[in-house]
Amino acid sequence: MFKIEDALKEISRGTAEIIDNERIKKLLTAYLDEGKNYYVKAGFDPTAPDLHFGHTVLIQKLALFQKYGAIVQFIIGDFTGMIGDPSGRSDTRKKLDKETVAQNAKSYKEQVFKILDPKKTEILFNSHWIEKLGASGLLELTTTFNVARMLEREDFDKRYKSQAPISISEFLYPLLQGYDSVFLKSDIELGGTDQKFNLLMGRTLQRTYGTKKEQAVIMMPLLEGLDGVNKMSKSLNNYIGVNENPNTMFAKVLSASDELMWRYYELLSTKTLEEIENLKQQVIDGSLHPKLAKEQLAQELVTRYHDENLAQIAKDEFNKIHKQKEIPSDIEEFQLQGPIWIAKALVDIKLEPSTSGARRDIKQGAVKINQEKVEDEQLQLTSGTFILQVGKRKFARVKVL
RNA sequence: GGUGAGUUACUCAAGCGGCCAAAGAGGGCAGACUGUAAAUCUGCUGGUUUUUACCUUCGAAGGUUCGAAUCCUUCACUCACCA
Repeated sequence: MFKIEDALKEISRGTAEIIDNERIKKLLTAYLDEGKNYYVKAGFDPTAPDLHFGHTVLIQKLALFQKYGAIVQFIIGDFTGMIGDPSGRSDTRKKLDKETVAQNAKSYKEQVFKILDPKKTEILFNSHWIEKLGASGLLELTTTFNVARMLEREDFDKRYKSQAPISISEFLYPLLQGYDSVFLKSDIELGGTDQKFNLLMGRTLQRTYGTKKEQAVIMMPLLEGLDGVNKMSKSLNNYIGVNENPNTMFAKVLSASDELMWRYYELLSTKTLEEIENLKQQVIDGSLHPKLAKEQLAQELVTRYHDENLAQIAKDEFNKIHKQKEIPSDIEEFQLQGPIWIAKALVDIKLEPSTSGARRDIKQGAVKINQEKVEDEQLQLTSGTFILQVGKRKFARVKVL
């Protein structure tokens, strides 16, 4: 078994804020003493999931709770998704049809069960209970709260003061999310720091509805993306997806700055804080090269989402390309009709967006054929097989006929 | 509905008749240096084998002019103030 103190410490790791630590302690004690399970809830968008490491910070925390007796209530917000979460940007969204939702749910499972234990996870759709509420139920829900308090919320407040529109349906979002907690009798809810208001709403509503529970709330920070500044997101293209192939994943982790590496260690690694501190100390006193520390992390993560073997291969491959400056073993192959101008060929195989761009890169010495820098901008490729390279990362094998 | 301001390249933002493919910053790409990065320095950043040239771009469509991102007209959208 485990010690409550240790469990609490592990739970609090990396969190931005915990509300009602006492409750968590009680739940853990009840599990330890009587084997009693409890419910930990987290909600997700119903749109097509493409999870990245930013999401996994939260999901890993859910997995941790499973280790300590929790049943995870994994909610797909197919109803609330229609409104659009006012946290951050807002645009009223269309309701996704049943088929799409089912498909997305399946995709969620594939990705999420790389971390979560399926036996201790319930996948739930909130339209199931919200649609049953009906008009009167909804009305009742709205009486539990008032506009003034809604407007206390920072983003509403900002928009109200600056006279930006707030749709009434947006007021419903936190209420409905809170109602999820009422219906499911959740004991703990996890979410990002941006979700604070919504998370606390669950607590409030549980009290109002007399569920005899007031969920504890745990907020996880938003993980920084590879640029080290903005939060990780797909649109900023600073993310590492859980579905990325091992080599890409490895390379992306390694491309994080040294500073960022420690943040990733804290939030993504399963190493204990002591172990991490140890590594850090070794890097500081010079006994461990920072690159090796980063490699360890990259290997751990690739192993988690693929396997150990592939992680080793990814590592070897990476070092092959970067350290020994060799050509990656698995590169795309193209066939072209020769003779062909080098710039044209680069465009044809999509290594360059335009011949102008290709010319520029050739002039700058960024283009190599069979590891040899191309000096002549007018170079024609005649028959044969060549390895073309632009910069450090882009490769292609070309067969000219 | 009225009045005023605006709409420029990936983003922000100068330009306000010719020297404008359009300043500057950010981002991106590349080179050097490294540990793969970060930091730093440098170059590039609409297209085209006529590359000190040509073609297309400054919200859209017309117009004035030898010449328009720049002036005029209409339209669309955004913002501010007033109703």
